[in-house]
Amino acid sequence: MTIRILVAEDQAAVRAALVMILRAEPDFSVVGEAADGEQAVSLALELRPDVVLMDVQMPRLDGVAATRRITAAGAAQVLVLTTFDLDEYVHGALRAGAAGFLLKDLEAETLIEGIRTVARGDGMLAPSVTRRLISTFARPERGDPAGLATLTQREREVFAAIGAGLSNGQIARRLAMAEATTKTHVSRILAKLELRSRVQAAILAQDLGVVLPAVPERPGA
Amino acid sequence: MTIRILVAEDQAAVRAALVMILRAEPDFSVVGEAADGEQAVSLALELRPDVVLMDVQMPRLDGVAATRRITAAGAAQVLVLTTFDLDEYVHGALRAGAAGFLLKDLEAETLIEGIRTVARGDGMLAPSVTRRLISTFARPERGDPAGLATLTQREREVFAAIGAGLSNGQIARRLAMAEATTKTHVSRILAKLELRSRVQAAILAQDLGVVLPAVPERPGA
DNA sequence: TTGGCTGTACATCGAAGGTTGCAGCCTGCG
DNA sequence: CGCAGGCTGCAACCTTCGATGTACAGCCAA
Repeated sequence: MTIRILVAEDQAAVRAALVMILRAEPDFSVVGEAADGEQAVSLALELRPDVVLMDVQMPRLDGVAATRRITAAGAAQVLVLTTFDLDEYVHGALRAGAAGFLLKDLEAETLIEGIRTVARGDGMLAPSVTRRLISTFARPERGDPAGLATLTQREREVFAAIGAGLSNGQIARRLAMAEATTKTHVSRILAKLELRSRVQAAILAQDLGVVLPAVPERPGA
Repeated sequence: MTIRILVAEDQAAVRAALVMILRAEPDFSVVGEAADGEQAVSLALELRPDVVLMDVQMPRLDGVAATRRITAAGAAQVLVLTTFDLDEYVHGALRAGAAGFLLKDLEAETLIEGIRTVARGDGMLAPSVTRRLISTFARPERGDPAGLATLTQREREVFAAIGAGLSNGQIARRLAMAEATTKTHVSRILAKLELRSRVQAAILAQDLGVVLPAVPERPGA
């Protein structure tokens, strides 16, 4: 079961080096080489390789855009390769559907492992990228950013309802209270959290993941 | 420069196997072993190892909670190890501050590489976990969920301002128009996106990542 | 018991938000 | 040209929101 690879890299010397590394593996087959993004896309669609090794910086069409087109077509797994460990590149590439993101300072062994990994359908990231991705992921820590802890249970319920986009009237019906009471709670919530409108409260609730489960109102009730 | 390691794993046989693998590396030093979460935390705080190898399922205090305490104290890098590749474990561990997450079906070599990686301060994830994490990260793809495309340029600006939590008055000043005009735009936006209040618009803008850059108002202007 | 404190509840009123109608302004087209 | 259609702009009017004052029940300590 050989792994068919397309190498997209504009610098001929680097491209040659990559191809050489890959050709050394008996079960790898470099089926094509592209010197720019446009070429990478058309070759990927034509050859349907298992993996596209994609440089970020390339003429005509950059690697991120090329990645987007290739993954949108489901043509191949894309392993992005770059010299610079910039968040912008990483985020762009991953959002574009890349299966992996490696830096060019890697060992040949790591590259080979990466190819195998993405060919399997798994993900492969450079360690430094992994750490930052974890941090990004971990950020939405469901907790009480100082203020939330000061809310009473009832206030928290109202807060969640605001986060769901409900009006005071809807909240009142949902939580079985008068609209006037809802307003009191909203007012207290805004004061405690130092916000100036329910819109800001809703945004905060979104950030915190505090949202009332969507239960459509019963028109008859 | 030896790497000091604490192994936290309740099953004695597994723990012994892990320790054996680690001791085979000349620059690794297993400085302690814990059979439950409580012990892991106290040993980590006492010994200050470079890396804690942490099992998820453990008596008294589970691995995720133990990880949270250890990382909160900044006592060590934690590399979480588990048999089951469950999202719940992964998310929990990463939110708890783990630097890595590996599955027990790994090769000894991978474990060793993982230890070195997290000891450096980088991140290490099992390939299948990496792929899912990338997907999670990529989800907030900036696109136009049907409705956004129907907004005019000006309306999009107002929409972004709503997403930032601004009032009509603030939006009017920021975008240089009369408040009455802002209201018109808001009204059109709500109609086009089939929303019933600016709160819902703000929530949608959050989801879409459409938010006006935060530029505090100039009081003098 | 009395008093203080907190959480919940309601009514009133000024402020902000949202709807509607309309007027310039472009661009494209008969 | 004359006109239609879309974008942007404004004002008048009604609705919803939010601040404020007040009330009352539960709880704990003096």
